[in-house]
Amino acid sequence: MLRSFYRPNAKSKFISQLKPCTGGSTISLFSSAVSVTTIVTTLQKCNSLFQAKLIHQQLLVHGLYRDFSTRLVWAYLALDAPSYSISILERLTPSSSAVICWNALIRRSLRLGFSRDVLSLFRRMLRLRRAPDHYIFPSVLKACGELTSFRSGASVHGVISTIGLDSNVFICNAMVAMYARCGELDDARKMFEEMRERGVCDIVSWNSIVAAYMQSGDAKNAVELFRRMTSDLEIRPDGFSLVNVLPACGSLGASLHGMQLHGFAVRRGLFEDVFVGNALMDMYAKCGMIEQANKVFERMEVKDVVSWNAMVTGYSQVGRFEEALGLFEKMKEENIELDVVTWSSVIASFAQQDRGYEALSVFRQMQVCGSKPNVVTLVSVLSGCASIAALIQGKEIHGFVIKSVLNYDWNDPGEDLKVINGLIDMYAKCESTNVARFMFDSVAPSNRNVVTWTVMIGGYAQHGEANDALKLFSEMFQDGNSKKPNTSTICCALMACAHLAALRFGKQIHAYMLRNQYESEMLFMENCLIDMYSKSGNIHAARVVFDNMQHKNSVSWTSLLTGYGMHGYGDEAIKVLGDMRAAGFVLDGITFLVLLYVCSHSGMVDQGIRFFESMHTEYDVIPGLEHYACAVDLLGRAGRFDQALKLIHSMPMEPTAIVWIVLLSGCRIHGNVELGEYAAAKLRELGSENDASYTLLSNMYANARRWRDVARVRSLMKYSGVKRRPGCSWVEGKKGTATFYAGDRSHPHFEQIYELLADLIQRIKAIGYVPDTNCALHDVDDKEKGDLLSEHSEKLALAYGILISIPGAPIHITKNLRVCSDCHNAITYISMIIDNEIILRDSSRFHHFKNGSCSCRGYW
DNA sequence: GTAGGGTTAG
Repeated sequence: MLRSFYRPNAKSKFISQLKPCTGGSTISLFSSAVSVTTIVTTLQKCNSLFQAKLIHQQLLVHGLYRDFSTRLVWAYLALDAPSYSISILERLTPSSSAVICWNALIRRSLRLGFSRDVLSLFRRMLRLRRAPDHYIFPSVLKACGELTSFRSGASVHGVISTIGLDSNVFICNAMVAMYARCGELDDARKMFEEMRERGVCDIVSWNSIVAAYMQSGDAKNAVELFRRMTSDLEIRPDGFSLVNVLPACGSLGASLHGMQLHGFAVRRGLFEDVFVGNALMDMYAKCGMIEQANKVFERMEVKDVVSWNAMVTGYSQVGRFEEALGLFEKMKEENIELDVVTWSSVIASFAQQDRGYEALSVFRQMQVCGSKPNVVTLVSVLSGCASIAALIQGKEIHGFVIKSVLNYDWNDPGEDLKVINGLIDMYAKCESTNVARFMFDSVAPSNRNVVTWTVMIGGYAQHGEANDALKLFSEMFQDGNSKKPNTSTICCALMACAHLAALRFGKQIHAYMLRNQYESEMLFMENCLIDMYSKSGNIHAARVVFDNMQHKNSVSWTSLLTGYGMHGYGDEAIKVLGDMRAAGFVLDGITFLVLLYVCSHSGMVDQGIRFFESMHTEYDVIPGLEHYACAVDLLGRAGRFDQALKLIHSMPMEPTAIVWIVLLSGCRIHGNVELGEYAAAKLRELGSENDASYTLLSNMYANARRWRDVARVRSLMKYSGVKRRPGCSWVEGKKGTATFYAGDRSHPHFEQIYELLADLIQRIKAIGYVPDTNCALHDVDDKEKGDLLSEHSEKLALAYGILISIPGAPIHITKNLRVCSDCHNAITYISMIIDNEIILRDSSRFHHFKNGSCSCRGYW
């Protein structure tokens, strides 16, 4: 180390050091005679730039500059004044000692991370025709690797060949590493194989090529090469080799091989190496053998902060968050110096559990401790904010990002893109899709990566802006963008399709998936497909996807169950439940929630209540608030209000708004005004009135023709500023979906639509349809009510659906709220006079209309 | 002057 070698003595006084000297080789300085040794020590000990310059000057004055110039270069370097060193070096005639100085300068820049300076110094050397020696190339190549500049690397390679140093093993090893860092794995491999042929291949070469494969994510080849290495008798794998190959075992889940390596490490005495211990822990953790990881951790005599971090993340990765956080606390107790990885891991761990506030609090602790957040920290804390939709805190982090960490360049975001993606995700998840979109648009298309697209599409999909999600998804494939969606992008797009019941679009995505080989991550996507098909009205396709799955998890089963429930196929669902249990899946809280939902939508009230009762007694699953709400819903829909009330009163927890809303909803269906008013009063007490509860109440009054109460609720709504969500229905056309509101005349073909609708109404009236004027929630005369009814959005959507439909093909209509009973009735009649099956999805379930009957059998 | 390869976080 230069610094320690030339450590300046702070107290030394320059003048007093220059003692006159007699005898030996003497020179005259400051009118005194001093020895060469004295000048050298003085230069070595000088501790300020001022002193160095003073000596510099004196040497010039006394004509001694030439003899001491390289000494001066070192002195300036030691004083951290490389520019002085360079200016001396540039004027110096080439010599071996001058080359050593250039090398020292270059190494200094590399050590400080100034890779560009390394290259410019090297080029300067070449320009000045100073021949570099073999010592310097590894440093220069390393700089090229750090800059991932393949071009510079290749040109340095050229220089090496010209000088004839391409058989130097150090240099060749550095070249392998450089090519690997630049992502040129083939070149690295070629280099390595050439070295083997020439027999200049040592353990470092092997380690480098294994590391190269690991860095490019090719664990299989890394392990394969390691095997070849061990079969070479002249090569003895060392600690580095293990540290290179262990992560490969981890990512391949090759625990057996990992355990063999553990044995190897112990036998060769490599276990003492803290790096090896850490890599072993990581391997075990990645293979899901967390207890083994812990054993290694406890047996390690020397632990560093990485060991602790690896254990914290190990626990976090297997979902044992409390243990992870416990270790974090222990680290603090034992005064272990926490690094940015520790903080980031803990923040990420909280974010994963949707514990955003705790993530934020750790982030603040981190700042108090003076640790500087990096990209990963920021991404983690932003995902914490996103997980709890904490917009204000998310904005704070945004402010922090702008203020103190990154000064991102929208035209060349580089690493910062991850933070920008995190910000887009946070804003989108906090329901600020406009801000998110603004940021998304600010990143030039060529600079966006697949995550940028995914978070934006996912943001739209999550907040019901499904049309925008699909529009953006389509844009991904347009010229100039052409980014290949990943698994999550596809899942987000499928979610949007499910929301819109956009069956055709969903099928296209399904076809795309099959064409583009996503085999490795099929499970998630297939689960999304089940959901998409069943929510788009094609439960049979959902079943086909399910039956063809190679691996299923509990989500697959519950998705299918939910699908059957939505379509009112209770019997099918019960069969599936039997298969699920036969396949060895244990019924948990979520399964029971789905079962209650299924029963409620299939009119299987007694069966549902039996499930509810048995979940605690037979399956040891304690019913939570949601289970109670579902059970109340089940009883309410069936009009069994006494039982519903009894259940509410028996709840071990305070009933929340959702319980009263489902009760109110049941009351609306069955016209139980008295109990409905009671539920509404409870909602008022909780301060949880919203558009849904007001609408239910006013509809209930309207059904009972209590117009004064309807007016009262409406004015109350107006007074409290709650806006009624307008009902709308949509049909998937060739280009996106066509959406209709009640009385909507905005569609370009509205005249045709109204004409067809009028004709349909007339024809069904002739076969017995009578408008149910109770459904017109306005106090007007019956004629007018009939007109209002005929303009309901679902009727308009149906008329349009008939206009664009292929004869015989099912017509899919979706409504954002519940379908009204008059529309239900009218559509039943219409299904008698057209050939197409009509599949209507409302906010509650599916209705399949065919030949004058509906699948829901009145349970809706 | 004495070079080259390594572990943890999203």
